Amino acid sequence: MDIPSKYSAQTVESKWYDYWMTHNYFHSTPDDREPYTIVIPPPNVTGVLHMGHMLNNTIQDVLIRRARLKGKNACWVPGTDHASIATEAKVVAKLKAQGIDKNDLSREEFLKHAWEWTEEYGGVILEQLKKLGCSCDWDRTKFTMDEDMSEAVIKVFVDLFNKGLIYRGYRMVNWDPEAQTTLSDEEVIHEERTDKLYYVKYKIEGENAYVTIATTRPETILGDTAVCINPDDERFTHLKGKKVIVPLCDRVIPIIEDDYVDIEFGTGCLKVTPAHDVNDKDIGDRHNLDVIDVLNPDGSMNSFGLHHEGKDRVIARKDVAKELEDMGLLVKTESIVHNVGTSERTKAVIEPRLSDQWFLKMEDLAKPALDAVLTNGEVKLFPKKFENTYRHWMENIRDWNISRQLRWGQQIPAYYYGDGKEDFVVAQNLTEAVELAREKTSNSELKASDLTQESDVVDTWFSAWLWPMNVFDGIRNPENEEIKYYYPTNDLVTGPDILFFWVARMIVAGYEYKDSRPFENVYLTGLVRDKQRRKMSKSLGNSPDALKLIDDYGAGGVRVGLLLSSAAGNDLMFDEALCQQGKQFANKIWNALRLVKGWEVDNSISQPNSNRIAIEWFESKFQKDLVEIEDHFSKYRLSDALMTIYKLVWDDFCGSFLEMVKPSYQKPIDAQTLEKVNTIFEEVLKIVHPFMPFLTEELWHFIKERSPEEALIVAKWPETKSIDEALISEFEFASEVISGIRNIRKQKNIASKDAIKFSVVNNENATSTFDEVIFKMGNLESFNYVEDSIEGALTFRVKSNEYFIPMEGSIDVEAEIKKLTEELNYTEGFLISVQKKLSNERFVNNAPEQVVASEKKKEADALAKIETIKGSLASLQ
RNA sequence: UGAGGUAUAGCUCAGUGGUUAGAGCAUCACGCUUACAUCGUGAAAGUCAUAGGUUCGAAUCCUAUUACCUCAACCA
Repeated sequence: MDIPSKYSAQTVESKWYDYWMTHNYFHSTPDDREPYTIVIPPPNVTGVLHMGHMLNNTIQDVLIRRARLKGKNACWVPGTDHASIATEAKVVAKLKAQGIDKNDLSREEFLKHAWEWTEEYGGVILEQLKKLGCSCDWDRTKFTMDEDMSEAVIKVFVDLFNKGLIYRGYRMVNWDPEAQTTLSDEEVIHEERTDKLYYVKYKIEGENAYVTIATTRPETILGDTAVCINPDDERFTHLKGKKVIVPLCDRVIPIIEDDYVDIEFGTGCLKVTPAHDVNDKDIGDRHNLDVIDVLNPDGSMNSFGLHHEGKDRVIARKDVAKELEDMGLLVKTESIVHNVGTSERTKAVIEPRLSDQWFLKMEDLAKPALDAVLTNGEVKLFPKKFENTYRHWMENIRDWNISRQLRWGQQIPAYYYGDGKEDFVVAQNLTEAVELAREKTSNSELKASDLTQESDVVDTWFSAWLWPMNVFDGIRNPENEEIKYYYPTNDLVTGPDILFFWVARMIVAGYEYKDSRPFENVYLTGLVRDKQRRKMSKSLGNSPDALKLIDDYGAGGVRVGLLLSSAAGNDLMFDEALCQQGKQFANKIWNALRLVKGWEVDNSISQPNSNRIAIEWFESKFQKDLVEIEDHFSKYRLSDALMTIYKLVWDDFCGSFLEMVKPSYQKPIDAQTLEKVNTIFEEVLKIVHPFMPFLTEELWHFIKERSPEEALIVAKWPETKSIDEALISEFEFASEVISGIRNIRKQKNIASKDAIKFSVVNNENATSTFDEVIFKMGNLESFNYVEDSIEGALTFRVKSNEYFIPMEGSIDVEAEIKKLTEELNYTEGFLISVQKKLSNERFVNNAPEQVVASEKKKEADALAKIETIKGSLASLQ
C-alpha cells in the first residue's frame, strides 16, 4: 500500500470516525470484563465548544481510549444539561426580539418555545466533540430534562422532603432582578467596584440634633426600621433609647444597640434595612424590627419609594441623594471600594431579597461526602491541593436554596390546597398529591382541580447532582443491571470552578442514594488562559475558534497541543504554537512509517549484528519508558506521560532506532529486522493512540490489512517485559561517542558522507556492544582499539576514554589545547567540590553509605578523566 | 479581610534533602545527508523571588518578607 507523502488530517479523521461508529467500538454493554466508566460533565445543551470543553474532553478521551486498549469495558456516557437559567435567558431574549414577553405566555407555551430552542441548537456541541475524536457511547446520550431523568429528580425531591431534609422558608436570598429569579450563593460573583458612600443626617426625635449615618444605598433609607450603634461606643452614649426620624418619609424608628456595628467604619452609626441586607436582617431578627421592602422584583422602587416609585434602584439612588442634598441632610460623599455581588449569568447586581424558597438541609448530608474525600480516601482529588478548598466548603456548608423562579426545569412537586403556610403536600404526581391532600385535610371531597402546583422549578444542579446514577437509571431502578455494573464510575474530569456546584454535590447524592462514591478519582483541569494569562472569554474575544483549530492543526494536533502543557489543576496558558507542535509530531510519525514502508526486503540476507542490538536496545528503552508512562498516568500526569511518549517516539524511535536499522542507500533490509520494526511500530502506535487516535489508526492499517476486529482502537496495550538496564546505559555511552564524532565533523566541516578513521584508548573498559552501531552512525572507515594516544589527530573524551580522528594536514594545536584546558578546568572544579564533601568528617560519618560511595565513585571518575586530559595536553606540548 | 496555592532558563514547566539544577518550545550557528527543512547536528541560556534558620549537606524542610493566582468573605 502506498502512503501519501502528506498527512491529510481532515480526510483521515472523518474517515476513521465513521469507521469507528460503523463498527460500534464506542458502545458498551455489561459483560465479564472489568468496567471503566466516565460520565461526561454535561455541557449546556445550547452551548458551543470552547477551549475548556476541548481540554476537558480530550483528557476524558485519552483516559477512555487507554482503558479500552487495556482491555477494560470502557464506557463514556455523553449528554447535555438543560442549564435552566442560561437557557431560559436565551429563550427569553429570543422571544423579546420577536416582541413576545415571557410573562404573557402560559407555562406550557413558554416551555414549547424552550423545547423548540433546545431541539434547534441542542446537541451541536456533541457533534463538535465528535470532530475532536471523542469516543463516547452515543447510544447512551442523555439530557437532564429527559423524561426518565426528570422523574428521578422529582422522586429524589419527594424522598428528601419526606425525610425532612427539604423545607420551605422565608429567607433572604440572592435575587437577580434581570432574570427575576433567585440564585445560589455560588452563582453570585463578587466584583470589586468603586461607589459613593453617602453620609446622611437623621433628625433625633424631639431634639434639634442629628445623627449621621453612612450608606452606599440611600434609596433604601425608605426601608429603614432602625438606626444601630455599638453599645460600647462612648461617642453615642447620649443616643441610647432615643428615636430618630427617617428622612423623606418621616417615619420614627428606634436607635438600637448591637455588637455587629463596627465603631471604626463610617460614622459608627448604621442604618438598618432588614429587607435589603443580610446583616440588617439578622439585626432585625434580634431586635424584632419591622421589615419594609422598597423594591419590586424587577429592581424598581415600589410604593414605599413614595414619589420615587417605578424608578430603577440605581436611578432612585441618585435622585434620593439629590433630594437629601436639597434638604441639607447630605453631609458629604466619598468614594469607596467595595465588593458587589453580580449574577454569573446576567451580570446584574444582585439584590438581597426576602422571599419564600425551598431549601435542602445540607449539614448531615455533607458528612459522608466530607469523610469520603478527607478521611477514608474513597474519592481522590487530583491535584491534592483542592482537598483544602473542599474541606473549607464542606465544613461551612449552608442550606442549599434549590428553588428557582424559572420555568425551564423540573417543576417542584409541591401542591397547594390553601393559603396557609403549611397548606401543601409534596408528591410524585398530581394523583398522589390529591390522595395526600385528602388525608392531610381530612377532606375526602378534595379534587385535583383544588390543587395548584408550585410554579418554581429546581436548581439545575439539583438534577445534575444525580447525573452519575441517573444516566444508568439508578434512581428509579436501583437494582438494574447497568447501575450495578457501571457504578461507581471511575474517573471524573472537570474544572475546579464547579467543585462545589457539582462535584461535591454528586458525592453527597452518591452516598445518600447508593451509599457509595459516585466516582473514584476526580481530575480537576485548570482554566484555559491566553498567553497574557487572561481567562478565555467571549467578551474578551481571546478564545480561539475551536473548530477552526481542528481544521488548521487536525484533531490530533490540537489534542497534543492542549495536553503538552496542562498538568492537572494548573491553568493552561494556551498558545497555538503548541498545536503546531502537535501537528508536527503527527507529521513526524507519518514520515517514519513512510520510511519503513519504503524499504525493500531481501530474504536472502541475514540480520546484521547492529540491527539485532538496535532492536534489543529499543525494546528495553520502550519498556523503561512504558513504566514511566504508566506511573505518570497513575498520578494523572497526562502532560508528562505525553512528553515521555513524545521523546520516546521522536528521539529514540525516529532519531536513534530507525537510523540504526535503516539500510544504506538503495540497499534492501533483511526480513527479520523489518518484521521486528513493524512490530515495534505497532507498539509505538498503541501508546500514541489515546492522544492521536486518528493518525495512529490510519497508520495501523497502512502497516497491514486488518479486519474490523483488529482495529487499533480495540488493540491490546503493550505488555510489560523485563528491562535490560545495562544495555540502556551502554547505549547512552555509545550515544555520547557518536555525538563526539558529529561534533568533530561539524567543527572541521567533514561531510557526513565522508567516512573517517577512528580509534579509541579504552581506559573505561567500555563494552563493544554498540561498536557496530557507532561504526554505522559515525560513518567510520575503521574503528581501532589502541593503547596509546595517536599523534596528529582530533580528539574528544567520554568519561576517561579518549577518541582519535586522524586529520589530513595540520591540526590546530592551539585550539586543541584550549579545548582540553577548558575540560580540565571544569573537571578539576568538579573534583574539588566532591573532595570537599569527602574530606568533611561529619559528611562521611553521617551521610548514608551509598551517598558516600557514589561521591567516591565520582571522585575516582574525575581523577581518571583528569589523568586522560593531562596526558593529551602533555603530548600536544 | 481570611484561607489555600505558586515563585527554577526568554516562555511553559519537571525536579521524591545527596550530579557544579533538567525537559519541551523559542533563540542562535551550521547543514536541503535519498522518511520528514513540519527536518538534522550543535551552541547559548539559571544569584532556583528576597532575608534568615534547621542540617554534614537545602531548589527541596522551617520562619518572615515581597509579588502573583485561586477560593471564600455583603464593614454599611
